Amino acid sequence: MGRGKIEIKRIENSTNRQVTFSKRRNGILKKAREISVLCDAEVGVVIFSSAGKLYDFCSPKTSLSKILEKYQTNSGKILWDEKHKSLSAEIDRIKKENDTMQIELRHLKGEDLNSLQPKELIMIEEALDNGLTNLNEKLMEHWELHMRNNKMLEDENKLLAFKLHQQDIALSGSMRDLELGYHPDTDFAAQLPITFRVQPSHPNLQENN
Amino acid sequence: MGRGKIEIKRIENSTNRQVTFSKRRNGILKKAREISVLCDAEVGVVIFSSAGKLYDFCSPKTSLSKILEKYQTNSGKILWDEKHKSLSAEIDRIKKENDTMQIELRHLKGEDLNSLQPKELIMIEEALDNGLTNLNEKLMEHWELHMRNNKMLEDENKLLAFKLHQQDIALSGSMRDLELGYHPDTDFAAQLPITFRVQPSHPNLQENN
DNA sequence: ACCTATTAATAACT
DNA sequence: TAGTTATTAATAGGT
Repeated sequence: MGRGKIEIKRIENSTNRQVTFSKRRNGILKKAREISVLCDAEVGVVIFSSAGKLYDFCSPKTSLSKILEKYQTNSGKILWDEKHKSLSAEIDRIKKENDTMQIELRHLKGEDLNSLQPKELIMIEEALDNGLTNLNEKLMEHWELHMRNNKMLEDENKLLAFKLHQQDIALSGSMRDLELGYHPDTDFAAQLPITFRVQPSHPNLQENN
Repeated sequence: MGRGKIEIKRIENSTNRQVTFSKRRNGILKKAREISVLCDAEVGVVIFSSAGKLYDFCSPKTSLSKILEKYQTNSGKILWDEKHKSLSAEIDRIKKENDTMQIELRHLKGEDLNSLQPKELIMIEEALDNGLTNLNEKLMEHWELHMRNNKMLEDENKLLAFKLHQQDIALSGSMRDLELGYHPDTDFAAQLPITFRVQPSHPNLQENN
């Protein structure tokens, strides 16, 4: 059906092949839909283009899953065996990996050491020493950062306290001008609740996130 | 395409429906075969008649099983039965466990510490210290065992040497009695190859197995 | 993507 | 269920 008859064999021209694929794929999916409606049939179609792109159809009111289950019981063929095997194999593989890590972890935590020879024990000790070294380095970084932070806060603190003091003096001066009596021992800061005396300028400053 | 146009809706006449099913089913299977050959596509078709009879097609050089596996990886949809789901779930679970251990191991080895807070770092340090303590204890046990072993060997050594000396003396005495000439500087042990001078009484004694 | 001459599929009938 | 055929549907090759 077309301008000419074609032989049913692989279309060598890649462009033609792709075009034909596209047209015929639509044709099949349409036919599948039609037969499922006209004849009340359950239909499942899966098509992969040579490029690996997926197209599929499944009759309404069911699912590929159900159709395939029915397929298995009906045909006796088992579709999942291979998948089962590969899944099981993967589980085994991962479990083995797991066990190895489990043992290594235990050893690093100083557990289950009885089966080990001194040579192995020493290797673990080296790993632990190495870990401790790295860890302490990191802790030191944190500590230094913390110290720097503290220093900054302290400096700011001093600055604020100083400014406050100056304001206090200025205020006292104004008051002396305005009021009749002058009270040289008035200390504004000393009258504040202690929690208000220092307020960091960056309350959300953190070391790390 | 036929003596008249038909609407795409369920064919009520059962005979007609069955006839149409039969014809169109053949049509689809033929089309499926054709596209798979012409366009190098992987095609899987499963059709159930309303009576429940099964018809299927699968492109050559593959299998429904393979196509469906590919379908799953490609679409992300899961077609499998309960067993598969449970296997997949187990894989996920183990993988997660794996990841957790992986991270813990890295941390104990002093790697990937950047994301950790000082509190966490300190906890790891405690674990490492603890591990080192246990490890050193075990190493100490080995060492002490080794020392005891050594001591035993030395003692046995001395004993053997002593016995040898006595034998030597006795032998010299007998020889003096038996022979005409007496050679006071004859030392039997000194004439033996060095490897024979000391033989541990428990050559297979080991610290541990 | 659209067009259309031509082939292919098939609905109704036998 | 199978064969025939008028008619519609699909599509190959071209634009």
